[in-house]
Amino acid sequence: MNEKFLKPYNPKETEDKIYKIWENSGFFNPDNLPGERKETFSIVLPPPNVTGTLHTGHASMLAIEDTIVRFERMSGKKTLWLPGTDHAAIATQSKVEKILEKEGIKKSEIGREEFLKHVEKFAQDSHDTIVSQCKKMGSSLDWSREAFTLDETRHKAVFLAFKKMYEAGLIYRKHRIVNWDPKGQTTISDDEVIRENRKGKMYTFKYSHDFPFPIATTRPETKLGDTAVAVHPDDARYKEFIGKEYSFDFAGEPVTVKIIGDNAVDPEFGVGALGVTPAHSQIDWEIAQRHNLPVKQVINEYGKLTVGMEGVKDTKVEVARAKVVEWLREQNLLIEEKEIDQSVGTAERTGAVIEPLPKMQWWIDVNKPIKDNKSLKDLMLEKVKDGQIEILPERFEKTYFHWIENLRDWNISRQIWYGHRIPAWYQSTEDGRTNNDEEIKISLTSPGENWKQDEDTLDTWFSSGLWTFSTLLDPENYVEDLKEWLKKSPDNIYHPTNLLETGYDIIFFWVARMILMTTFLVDEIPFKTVYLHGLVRDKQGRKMSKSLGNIVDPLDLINSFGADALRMSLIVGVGPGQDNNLSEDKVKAYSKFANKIWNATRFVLENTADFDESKKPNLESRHEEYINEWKNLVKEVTKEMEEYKLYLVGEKLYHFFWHRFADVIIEDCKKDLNDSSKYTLIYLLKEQLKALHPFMPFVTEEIWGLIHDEKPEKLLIIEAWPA
RNA sequence: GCGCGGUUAGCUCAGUUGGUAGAGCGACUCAUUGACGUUGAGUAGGCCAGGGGUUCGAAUCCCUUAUCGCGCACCA
Repeated sequence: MNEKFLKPYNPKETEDKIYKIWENSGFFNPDNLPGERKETFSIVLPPPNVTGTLHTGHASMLAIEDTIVRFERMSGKKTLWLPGTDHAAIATQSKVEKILEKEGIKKSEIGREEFLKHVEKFAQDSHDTIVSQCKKMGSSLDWSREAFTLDETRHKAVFLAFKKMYEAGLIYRKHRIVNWDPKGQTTISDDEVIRENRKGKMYTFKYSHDFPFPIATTRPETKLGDTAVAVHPDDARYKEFIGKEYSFDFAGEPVTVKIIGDNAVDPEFGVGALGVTPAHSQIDWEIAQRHNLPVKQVINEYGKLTVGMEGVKDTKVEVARAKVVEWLREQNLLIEEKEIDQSVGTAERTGAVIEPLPKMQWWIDVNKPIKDNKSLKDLMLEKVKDGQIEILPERFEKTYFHWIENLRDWNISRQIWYGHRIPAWYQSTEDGRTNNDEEIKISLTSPGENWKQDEDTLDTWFSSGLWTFSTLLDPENYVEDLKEWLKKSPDNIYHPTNLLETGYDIIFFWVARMILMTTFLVDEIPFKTVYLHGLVRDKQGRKMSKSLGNIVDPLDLINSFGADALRMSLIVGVGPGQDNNLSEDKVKAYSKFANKIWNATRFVLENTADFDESKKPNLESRHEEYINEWKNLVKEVTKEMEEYKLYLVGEKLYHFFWHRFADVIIEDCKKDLNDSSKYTLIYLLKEQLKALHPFMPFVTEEIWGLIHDEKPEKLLIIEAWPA
């Protein structure tokens, strides 16, 4: 017996060494797997953002995916788990901006090219950290296929995707209301707007003493940009005024409004009359479109008023609001001031209050009928409704449907530098974005002299949406059509992927977008099953956050307890969609389990050293029963693994090893160490090592090596799953 | 406002076609340094949130109330 067993199991001295053995074996790459493997199994790693380091959520993702991947590999499938990272556009750029600011460097001063160099350096460092952390977790990722959402192959894929969607009329450029982030100085999509419930004030007032009735608003400062007042067409109170026009001075700005009737106005709400501000409100913009109203912008990109009396003009909206209210009061126009609960849109990344502004932007049309009169929305719905894609837990399918039904066109252009630059070219010499009538060419490279590329970059989720297939594209076989390119790439055997495992918080951002993009672009579903894991919370069930100071670094836990223990604590008892309250005690408990396996092995090896297990003795009936009990458990857990119920399997294997094998079977065999006992012990130990391997790969591989004198051809990672 | 979940032992949660309430941790009692950075055996502890219904039978299915959480939302 190896003298290592004289000491307790030491994950620190074991894990890095074992990972290197696996890497050198080449078995992470499905091309190197032994035996004939007809069936494939594939997962693409949800690419972590290159914004820093991995958190417990990532650890959870890696633990779940690696466990599934190892199971499938042991089950004889040609198994690919493909790694990569996400450039994360806005998130990365804003992080680097902050860092540079601390060093006294402003991005406007150093310019686009120089700034991007800083971002790329940062992204590279983050990438390296992420890769090393993935390895620490034991992830059996095929590093030879690693991809990046912003590398050359993915850049070509993004271009082809953009081109195809543009040609199909699904991507269009239009001037309309966007979610403007005044702090980030960019537009963001509807999904990136976080609604916050806040206390606000509703003001009821008259524009002027000559105006016939009052209106109500929470944003009096925007009323300088009003061009109409909308009432319900059947509202008896206001019917007689419809069609009339009024002009007056409002806080130093001449305003002309027309009274219009529109069904969107709820006569029950407020006073039943709505001041229409087309340039600064989504709903007002739509009303304005219906009634051909002029659009008058009075707030700029910095969230400041551009018109009005002194104290209003050139001040931020909050200040201007107070000033306008003060003016109303002085003029005796203010009728009521009421505190209300309102939901305020804020930017996901910067926290700034969103300012709706009209802007020329790129959009994806989700309602336009394409094939068979179906829209992108229909495609997204259909694939899940007809069961081609299954979402776990099932209840998220309802959430998914609900989201799609409310989905509006997706704003994909961003006014930031880091990302895929929009492959649209204009002939204008000045900023091409301001002129809607010019010719547009979609091209990867400049179409010729005097052509200028659009300054904007794409929403990061545009490139992530291609991830399941863009990662499989062969750079050597580039074809100017995504579907053909994929077909010509040898790795297309891995598409559609079997499983997408990710957090439920990005079901809309990512899962839905992947279904949309992949279905349209390559005519395949991106994955068959979606497994959504929950949030990792602290012991008390609180969200981990910087301000609470309760963030746990997975690396610290690995250092203290080993990666196997951390993996188990992230898997056992945590079903899909369920949040996990992670405590150090839980991790500690599983580190004890690793040691329990270690010690049980020592006992078995000590007492079976002289035994030749290849000769199966006649078994005593109770030994036979133990083995049958195990085989029944294997049947049960194999089925559960196939159904991705690993949270149950982990617990059952743990329970069997400790409370059946160690507590009962070993104790029983100990009493009479005959050949039947010895066979039973060594057989059950080995079979359990195989079954536990996907969950606790390090300790099981280490023991396996010690049992087999570390012969390289006897790696547990490629042993067959017990039958 | 619309939608989705949860409510089971002190704590965290299982409970998959409805059939006599489960695990882990914690608590308590005893044993144990003999594979064990100890471990083992055992004990206590639950009107399965409340109410109503379907059923021979409900933690499980339906309705309803309460409560907590989450998602979505252009209510001025």
